[in-house]
Amino acid sequence: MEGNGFTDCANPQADFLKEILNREGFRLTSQRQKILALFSGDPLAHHLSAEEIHQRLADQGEKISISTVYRALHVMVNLGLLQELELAEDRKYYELLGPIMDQHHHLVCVHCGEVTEFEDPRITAVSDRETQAWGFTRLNAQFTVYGICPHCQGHLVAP
Amino acid sequence: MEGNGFTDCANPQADFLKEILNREGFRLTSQRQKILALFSGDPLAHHLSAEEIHQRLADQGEKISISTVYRALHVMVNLGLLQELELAEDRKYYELLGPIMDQHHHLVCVHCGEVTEFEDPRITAVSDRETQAWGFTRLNAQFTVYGICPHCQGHLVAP
DNA sequence: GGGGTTAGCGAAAATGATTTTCAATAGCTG
DNA sequence: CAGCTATTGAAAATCATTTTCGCTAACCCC
Ligand SMILES: [Mn+2]
Ligand SMILES: [Mn+2]
Ligand SMILES: [Zn+2]
Ligand SMILES: [Zn+2]
Repeated sequence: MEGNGFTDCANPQADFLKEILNREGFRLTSQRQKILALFSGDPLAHHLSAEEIHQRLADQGEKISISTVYRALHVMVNLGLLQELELAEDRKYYELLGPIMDQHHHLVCVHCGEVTEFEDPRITAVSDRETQAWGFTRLNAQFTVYGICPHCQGHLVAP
Repeated sequence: MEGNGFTDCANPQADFLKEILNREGFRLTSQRQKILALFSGDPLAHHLSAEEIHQRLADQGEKISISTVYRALHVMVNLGLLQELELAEDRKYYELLGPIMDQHHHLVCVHCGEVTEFEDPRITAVSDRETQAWGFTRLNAQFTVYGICPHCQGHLVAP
């Protein structure tokens, strides 16, 4: 009577995703749309783990299996839509990649986990130079600097 | 009758390690010495995973518990003796860090796992600049470029 | 628009690297 | 050497991620 909200209607975001998926033999599913929408919907909430994505979707009433979340993330990383990040120790984080978000890197506080982003053309220059020098096909590069943030520096000294 | 081969005798490597460990309240143990010796012993075999370390030690007759290997790795990373690397998807790799091995970075083939090392002063310059700009205490930085090596590029086309 | 083909989904079980538990042992300090 | 406690080994526990499998829904073609 009202559909799933994703059936054919003219949705630019969906058309874009369908185009990219179908080109590689993948299918456009409502689950994949919802996950991608989560990233593009809230620019402040990038750096999401699979579990966080699952939880946020659940909070907004979208029940998607956690295994589907993992599968969708892998597909999108392979398609170059998302980037996988190794910020914390245990889980992996994902963020929007490509034309939307410029290439950038991360400064992580190993104490509280705070993440700061930065850009520097030198990083791109170096990764280009090295991939060419060794004859590699460049996929992506990740530059992560670990340290202790100003706030945590105070909370660490003396007993 | 012959000791464990590590008791007090004048071993420069051991003295160095003991110094660093004791300074932080840690103890010099034969297990820690053996693990560190594995890295400094064979410069060709850096980039070792916990399991590989455990196996190599077993091969040379040193039975060390896998949990001890993990614990020793963490201690040494915190002391700045080793660096933890995220090269492959699943496990973590470790390599000697500090005065012995210059700061360097990695180019990884996502297809066969081949790892190439390279250096570039610009990377260090950027990480210094960013940590200072944000008031962080710099611990370490990791720059990893992912791509497909020349060899694998041939094996990927057509059915 | 419907039918056949097959990618993708959910739920639950499996996997596997890493961590924790706990009693026994071994560094270190005085 | 004695006492204190960090460290170890072995086994169990964690827990993020993956796999299995029967079922559903995209996509392609007429
Ligand atoms: Mn980011
Ligand atoms: Mn290296
Ligand atoms: Zn912090
Ligand atoms: Zn390769």
